[in-house]
This record gives sequence, C-alpha cells and structure tokens, in this order.
Amino acid sequence: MELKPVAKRFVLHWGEMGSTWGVNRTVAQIHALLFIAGRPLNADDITETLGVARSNVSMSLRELSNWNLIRTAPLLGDRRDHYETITDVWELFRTVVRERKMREFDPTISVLRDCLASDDFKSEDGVSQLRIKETLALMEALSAWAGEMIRLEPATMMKVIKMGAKVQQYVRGKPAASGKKGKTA
Amino acid sequence: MELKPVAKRFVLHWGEMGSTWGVNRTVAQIHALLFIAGRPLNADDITETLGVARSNVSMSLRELSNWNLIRTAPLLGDRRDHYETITDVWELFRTVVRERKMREFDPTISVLRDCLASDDFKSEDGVSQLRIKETLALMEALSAWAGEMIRLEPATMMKVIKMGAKVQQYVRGKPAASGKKGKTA
DNA sequence: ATTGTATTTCAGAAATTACTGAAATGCCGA
DNA sequence: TCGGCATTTCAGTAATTTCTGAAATACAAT
Repeated sequence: MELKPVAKRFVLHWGEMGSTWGVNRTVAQIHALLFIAGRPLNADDITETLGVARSNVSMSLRELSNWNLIRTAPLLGDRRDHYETITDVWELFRTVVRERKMREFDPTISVLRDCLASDDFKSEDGVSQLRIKETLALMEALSAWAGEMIRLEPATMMKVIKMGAKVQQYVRGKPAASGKKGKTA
Repeated sequence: MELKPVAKRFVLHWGEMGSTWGVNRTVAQIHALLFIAGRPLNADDITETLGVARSNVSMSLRELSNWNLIRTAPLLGDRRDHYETITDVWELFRTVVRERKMREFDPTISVLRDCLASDDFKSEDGVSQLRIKETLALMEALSAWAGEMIRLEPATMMKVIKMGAKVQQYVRGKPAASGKKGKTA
C-alpha cells in the first residue's frame, strides 16, 4: 500500500505535529493514515505503509485506543484485526478535547483541591493562597465549560464555534459570578 | 529562599504537568515559582530554590520568554535582572491559548492549505481529498474562534465561559454556515 | 492436543531531549 | 582600558522516550 503524494505529506506532517500534540510520531502517523485511508486497515498494512516495526504498530494502536481514537472493525473472511478511526472531524475534535482535558486538567484540579484542603494551606503566604484559589477557580470553570461543550452534538458545537465572539453580546454587563437565574434573552 | 509545603507541592506538580503541557519540567517549575512568589525573582533566587544549574535557569527563562509568559522587572539598586510572570489567571490562560494555537494549529493549517492548492491534490483518492478539506475547514473555524476569544477582555472571556453551553440556545436551528447577517437576538 | 497465524510483551538499542559545568560574552563603573 | 559581576552559549553527559527484534502468548482450525 503506497501512499499518494498528498496523503504521504499529510501523514508525515501529522506525525511531526504529534510531539507538540502530546503523542509520539508513530502514534500520530497511524492516526493520520487511518483517518485518510477511507477503509479499515490491519496492523500489517500499517507496518508496511509506514515502514516501522510491527511491535511499534501494536503499541501505538494501544495508545490510540487509550485515546478513544480507534476501534476495531472486523472484516468478513479475515481473521486479522482491522482498525478504523473517527471520520467526522467534529467528533474527532470532541474526543481529543475530552482526552486532553482528562490528561492536562483533571490531575491539576485534584492537586489544587488537595492543597486548599490541607492543614498547611492557611500558613502559606497570602499571595500563594490567592494564586492557588484563583487557579483552581479558573480550571474548574474551564473544565465545566469543556464538559458542557463536548456534550453538544457536533453540528451544534460547530454552530457555536462559528458564532465566535458574537456570543459576548449576550453576557455584556452581566455580573461576573452572579446567580444561576436571569438569562439575558 | 525555602518554599512552604503547599507552595513546594504546587511547584513540583506544575513541573510534572509541564511534559503534558508541552514544556519541560524546569520551565514549568520556574513558571510556577514566579506565579506563586508574589514578587520578581532573579535567576540566582530561582537556581537556589529549585536546585538546578544556573545555565538551565537561563535557558528556561528564555523559553518562558518565547511563550510570552514572563517579563523582566528592573528593581532599584539591583543590577541583576528580575523576572515576573502574569498574575491574572485569565490573562495567563489567554496567553497560553494564543501560544498553543500558534504552535499546535497554525503550522498544520498552512500545510493543509498547501496540500489543497497543490497540483497533486485532484489525483488523490476521493476520501483523502474530503478528509483534508474537512480538517482544514475545522481548523480554520477553531482558529478563527480562538482568535476572537483571546481578543476579549479577561472579564468578558470569563463571563462567556461561565455561561457555558447555554450559548447553544442562540444558535439552535440556525443553518450551519449561513450568512453573516441575521443575529438570533 | 497440535499447528499455524495473529498479536502482545519486553529487554535492550537508538534517538531525542534535558541538564550541567566551564568557558565566552556582555555590560557597567572606575 | 580594565576589573568585576551577570548572563549566555555550548559541548558533553545524563535522563528519558521511542523503537526494534525476539520470545511469549493467544487463539482458531484441524
């Protein structure tokens, strides 16, 4: 299975971006390959196309599975496992956000809650106390927001995104952390 | 300069999270330290508090500078450079979003545009063409959205976030990529 | 049970990234 | 111009991460 020029470029680029996205090159390349292939591939297809070790493919598929980015697609008359990834880009985005929130946010939120609850907390410097409280408040707000957003249907999420900063007109002048009631509309 | 227990825990945790956030441990630790310190620190303060090499501090400060997360704060009667970081958490968040967008999104957007414009593009498989187009559309939409969001005042941004998924009520039923006119309110 | 195929595990090798210490550079004030 | 800090650079080392190949495991068909 030889990749066409643009597909090849796409896979190689996706692989390079992997490191800034928090996954390694092979993992990102496999994801790109499955994304662009248009049909489920088996591990040997992937091994051959990408030119990496079979064992590397196996471990990388596991990693993609941990990210909920792939699933196996059994094919008739073929014993081997075949893999496919999410094809809807908004669904893909939603999955990545969910997973990154889990890895990049949740552990810190729980450490900060712990700090705040600890006996030592009140004997810290005033500034430290303030920073920790504010950081936790920010992260909880963002976490809650992300949690609500990823629960939206892809189509709805897209509309919200495309609406962009126009949403601010509905919150202008609304007091910061006011009550639960009193919607602007 | 010895850290109090909670501050120490904060700095160590921030440092560990660094790797999932795309910066190394020392960089993240220095950022945490400046964030929680409540006053500008010089490189030797940092070196001593964190127990790393002076040169490492120097390189890490440069990295934080590349992220626009610190600035020098000259102190009266002290030749040495002192450093401080953003203290407003929403401002901090805005900066991180801006920088990550630049590193994690922009390069891919330009590669995808390039792919689409290339002569080879039309000879690719139909699925590949579709995926690339859709991915570019998604990323451009998110990029534009992020660009608008980070232009908001921190206080406004916070209100929008706290409003959460309630924004969807203003887009419900609005056709996906419709005209620029016709606000719901 | 045994064979043949598919997949996973894992110890070590290779590659990459982070860190250190020493030397070089920059930058005042005398 | 020199002397004395302060900072940066960088080559080498350490630590970590990624990848490989061989062996182990799984498991369906006979």
